[in-house]
Amino acid sequence: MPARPAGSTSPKALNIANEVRRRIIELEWRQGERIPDEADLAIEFDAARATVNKALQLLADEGLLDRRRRAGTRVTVNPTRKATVSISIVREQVEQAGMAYSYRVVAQRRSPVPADIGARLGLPEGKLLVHMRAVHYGDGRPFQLEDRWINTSSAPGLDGVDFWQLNANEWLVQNAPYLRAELAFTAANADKREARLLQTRQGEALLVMQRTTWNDLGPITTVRVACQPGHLISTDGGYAKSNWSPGETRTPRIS
Amino acid sequence: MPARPAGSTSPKALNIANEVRRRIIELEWRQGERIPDEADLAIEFDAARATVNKALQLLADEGLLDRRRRAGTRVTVNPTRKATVSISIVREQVEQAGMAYSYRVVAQRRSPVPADIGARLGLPEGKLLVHMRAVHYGDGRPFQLEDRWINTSSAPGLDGVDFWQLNANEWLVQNAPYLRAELAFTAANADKREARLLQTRQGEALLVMQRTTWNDLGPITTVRVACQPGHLISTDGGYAKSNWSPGETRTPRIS
DNA sequence: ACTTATCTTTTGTCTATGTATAAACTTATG
DNA sequence: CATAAGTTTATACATAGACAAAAGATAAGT
Repeated sequence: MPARPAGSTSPKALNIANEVRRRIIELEWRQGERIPDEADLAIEFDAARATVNKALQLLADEGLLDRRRRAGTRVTVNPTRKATVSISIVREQVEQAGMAYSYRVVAQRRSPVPADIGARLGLPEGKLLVHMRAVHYGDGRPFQLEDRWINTSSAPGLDGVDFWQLNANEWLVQNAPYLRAELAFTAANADKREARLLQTRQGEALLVMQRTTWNDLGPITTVRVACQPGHLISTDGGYAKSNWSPGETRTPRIS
Repeated sequence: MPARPAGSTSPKALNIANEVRRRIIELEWRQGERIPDEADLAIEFDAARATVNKALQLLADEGLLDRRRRAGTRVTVNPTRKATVSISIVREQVEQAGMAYSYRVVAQRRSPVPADIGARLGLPEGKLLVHMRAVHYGDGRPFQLEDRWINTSSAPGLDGVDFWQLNANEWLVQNAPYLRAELAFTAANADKREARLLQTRQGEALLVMQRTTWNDLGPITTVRVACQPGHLISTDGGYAKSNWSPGETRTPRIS
């Protein structure tokens, strides 16, 4: 690449960030080393300090820089890099893969919450929650299995909703935005019921996603999603704020 | 300083972001609705437009707002929320869980790259790469299994390195920062060898992580990490830029 | 009616500057 | 000598003002 440093168009802060990143990648600035302060960089790049600040913040968010007041900015020693997974509603995932989406509720009833789920939600065991199980299909083939507990007291206006008809996930997304979420991945062997619903063999390894959301009223819902065997969840490429690769709109790949 | 404006001290932009978020959560501003423009909000919150801009950008990054020039800012219809996973080096994970870390290389040799791995790296099949397999232990019990291919042409200074002794992951992290990374999760049944190395039963469901990194010279390494059964990878709580929960330093939980 | 040029609104980005704050450094003091 | 208090300094955060760019709205021309 011929002279990339200064020249090019595109936001100045990003250019600066890219150049600094390059210097780190190419070990011009090594791990733990202190880099010039904002004022100096501002002079070097012929920019305002605020612009340099923005660029460095970006890199700090990426985990590449450590910045502390007075101490200066230094290259992170063991960069704990962050990857982001985009969680969209299932229907979108399926349709993005060019398949026809459908959805079937397997069971739904009010039921006292078991201990483990209660603990996850921070609710006393035995509280009455809505418990439902459903299957999401793509082109008629099972795609995901959903086992969900819903706390009606945190989702006002939910009592009138019939989840036999409506997609719980979508209803919640549209009507009960959350304030905090926890998400965990794990793997589990398909039990007999899961195998049947996913039309696979018992014991097959399934990627499992556990998601719990809260709003200011308390826990809203916790859901355990088991994906069809072989399912892949991939993270968004490169960096958090990608300097836009051309036509690349990223979504979890479905395989 | 006398009266700190409104409720809490702490960065003004964050306060604004929180307030806007609250209004969305409590459905004061509903999905698809257009919210006041930056100038108006600046007046309402008695802040500069740049500050409001920062706050709204934050929420847009969270996926809660859609912003377009001239069209204004509106609440995202089906928020695709982003969760971030922090990828730290294995040793840190193990030690953070209070276990003693150890590491054993099972195999290492130069070997022609098979088709699938080559495709992942964007390299022609048959190119000679370093292939190694290793096990990471916590308190002597197998923790993770690593199957790695390293492209020496993208990691200068690597030829002299002896991975029988050194931890490949750490060497790479410290000496070959990457420019782009891809990460994917999936689940797989333990095969015979994996079961033996992880001291578990064949067929057990394992959480598998595939990671590939590039720098400006090309692909650096691709690695397939199989976690011990039951392993949980959890995302960082709440929002990307957390408005500092008190004493909560988050790290992937190990179970 | 349809296309095209122009206006206008709203966000994106940058500059220049100032205040606030945390941490490292210095110095005074018990 | 350790510790408490003050000083310095680099970053964090905020502000006001400016211009650019995108895109909706509108007017004009064919």
